[in-house]
Amino acid sequence: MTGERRTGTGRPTIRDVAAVAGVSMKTVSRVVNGEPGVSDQLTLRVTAAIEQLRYRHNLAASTLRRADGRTATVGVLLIDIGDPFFSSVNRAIQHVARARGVDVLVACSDEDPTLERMVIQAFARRYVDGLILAPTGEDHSHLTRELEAGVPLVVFDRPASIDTDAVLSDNRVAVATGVAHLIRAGHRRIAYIGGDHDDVFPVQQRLAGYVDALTDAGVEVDKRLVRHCHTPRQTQRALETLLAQRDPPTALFTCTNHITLNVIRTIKAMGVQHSVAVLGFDDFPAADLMEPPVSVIAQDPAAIGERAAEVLFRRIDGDRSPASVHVIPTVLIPRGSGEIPGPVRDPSVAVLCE
Amino acid sequence: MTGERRTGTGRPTIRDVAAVAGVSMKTVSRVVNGEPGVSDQLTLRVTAAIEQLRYRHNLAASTLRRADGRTATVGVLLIDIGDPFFSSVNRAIQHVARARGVDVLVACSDEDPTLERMVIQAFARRYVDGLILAPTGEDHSHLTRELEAGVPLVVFDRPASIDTDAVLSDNRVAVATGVAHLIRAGHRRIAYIGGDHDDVFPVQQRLAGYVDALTDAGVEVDKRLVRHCHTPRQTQRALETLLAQRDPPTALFTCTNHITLNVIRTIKAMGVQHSVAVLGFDDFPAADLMEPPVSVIAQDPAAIGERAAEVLFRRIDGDRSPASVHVIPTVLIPRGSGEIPGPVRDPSVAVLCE
DNA sequence: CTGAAAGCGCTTACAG
DNA sequence: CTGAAAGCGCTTACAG
Repeated sequence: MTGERRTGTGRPTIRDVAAVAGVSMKTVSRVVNGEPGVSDQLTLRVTAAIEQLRYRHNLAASTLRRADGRTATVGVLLIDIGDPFFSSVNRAIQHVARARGVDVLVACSDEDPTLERMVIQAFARRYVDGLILAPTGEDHSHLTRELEAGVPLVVFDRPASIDTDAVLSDNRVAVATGVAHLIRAGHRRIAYIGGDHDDVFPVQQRLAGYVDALTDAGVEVDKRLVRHCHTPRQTQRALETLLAQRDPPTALFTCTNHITLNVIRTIKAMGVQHSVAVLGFDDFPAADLMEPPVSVIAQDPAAIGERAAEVLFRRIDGDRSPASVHVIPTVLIPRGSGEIPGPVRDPSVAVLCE
Repeated sequence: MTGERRTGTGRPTIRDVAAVAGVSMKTVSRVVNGEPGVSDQLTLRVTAAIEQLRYRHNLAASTLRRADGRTATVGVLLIDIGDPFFSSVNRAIQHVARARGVDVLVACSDEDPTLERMVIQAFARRYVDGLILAPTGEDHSHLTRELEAGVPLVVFDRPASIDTDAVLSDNRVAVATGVAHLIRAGHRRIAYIGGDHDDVFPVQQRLAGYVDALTDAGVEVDKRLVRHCHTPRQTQRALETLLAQRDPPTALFTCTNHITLNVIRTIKAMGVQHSVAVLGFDDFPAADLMEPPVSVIAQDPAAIGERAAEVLFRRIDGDRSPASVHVIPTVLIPRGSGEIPGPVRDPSVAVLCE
């Protein structure tokens, strides 16, 4: 029964605090925002009133009136928040944002361009200070609107069809290096096992890197060795067909985390896990515990997320330099499965491949 | 050069749109909010002006003035966004929220109560419509303020020390069931391998479940078999000590995902992976690909996230029923490592254990 | 050091 | 079907 006035939603406002403390709204505002130049006495009275009323500063109202209009919010749009790659990127972004006192809106597009557009619009209505996203689909022109509206935008995992900052792994070179590693181990018949979304840029690049490595080594690209499997059963049938043919692959490059597991599951069931080499794209927690341990090409999602956030905040802080592409290094981790030797023992190839 | 007025941040407002369309602000508001009762002619003019000016509706300003004060935002606070358990929970929440057109602020506390408090305050300043969090620490009284302010709150993974909705797994029963499974397989010397944060509620419950199962079966609890290992090296030393002692454990219960992997790594290095039984808490993607495949007690993070979101939105929609605890079932997945037989072949125990 | 008035972009409550 | 005025909770720009 302190007699304070409660407006709108019933929550106490600066006006209520001012009334209880017996000061002006401006003074309360000064205290709340930590502005200097309020006497200790008034500060105490205001603080007490805030505590008494359980006053909560309304950031939205503050932002609305402020000159800079900053919301201290950024939007992050991932493809799939449950995927270890994206959740690691997300974690890194979170840490950079938290250190700046910026809150993060997170959403996933599930590889759906329509959903992406809806989320971007939702973020735009919230006037986020910036956006980090893994773009989906071909046409990203709707993102131009954000840029024109002055909202900094950083894409990762995939480049966008617009002129903006990008943080990427060089999938093509990474895979070419990996496949060259298999060739050096004596393999010539190397299968490429892809899966869903083989039309997205990074995955296309992986196929290109596979072709690059074979071409560089003078190995013919056999299209029958390039397969796309969308289910465990398809993977099983594909591998059974491949390994039963008269000139079977002796090594398998698996295009994603998910496919790597499916392939290993299948070749274990077939009992050939120690005779067929496997090199997977993207690392996973238990890769070293497989039999044999799984060699992979690993991206660095923590570095990708950190860089993306750094670039974004630099833009938010006023950086107006031209958009740039940041390539985050990948690393080939030899653990055993990728070092199973192939049939060829030709030192000249070793020279060809470096 | 359409002569529109640009206020504040330089972005077009409803006033600008109204001026260009030659209507009142209220009419623009009606069109933007899809309210009925605007003639087709005016709707067209307004739509054209919106398009021309690239007008973007300001949700914060709208919320500020609206009677209900809803922000269409919820806050989600996880322990670690990179952990597969939490990222699966998060994904499920995201999907439920997206279907309602609600945006999600995500943050992680990293098991730090101070950080938790900071994040909750940040969310509160944004006037989120509700909160879902995995609480950290002992004292959650600061959350009472949110409840008193009318902000619905759902905790998961761990109960909170306040009266609010909770979505939990029954860790104690789950582990007791799992350890009973080991006992039934003939084990009596069963080690409990814990790790970091063994003081948090769900982990304490796992130890309690372990003790329950042994006690129920009339097996003495040997404290030397209960170990906490914080690093791979500690895990290695602990297991070497345990397995070298005169009455070594024949089965290992591993308390978390992370520890399961460390333990498997160690026993593989020791070459005893086929003679020592292992049962892990929480499933992981490649568990079936280990040698032997790893038996686990699996939580259902998707169901946990979905339920938490459903409960939250029910509260947001006005549900005022007493707070309730939702227990999401766990499942024991026997894959091999947990079915390695122990030395005892006493059918009476099978009776004792069910 | 302190405060009264105006206004951020929007919706309410009302009148026509 | 349409609009003019007031006000959501806050900060700005100014005056004292």
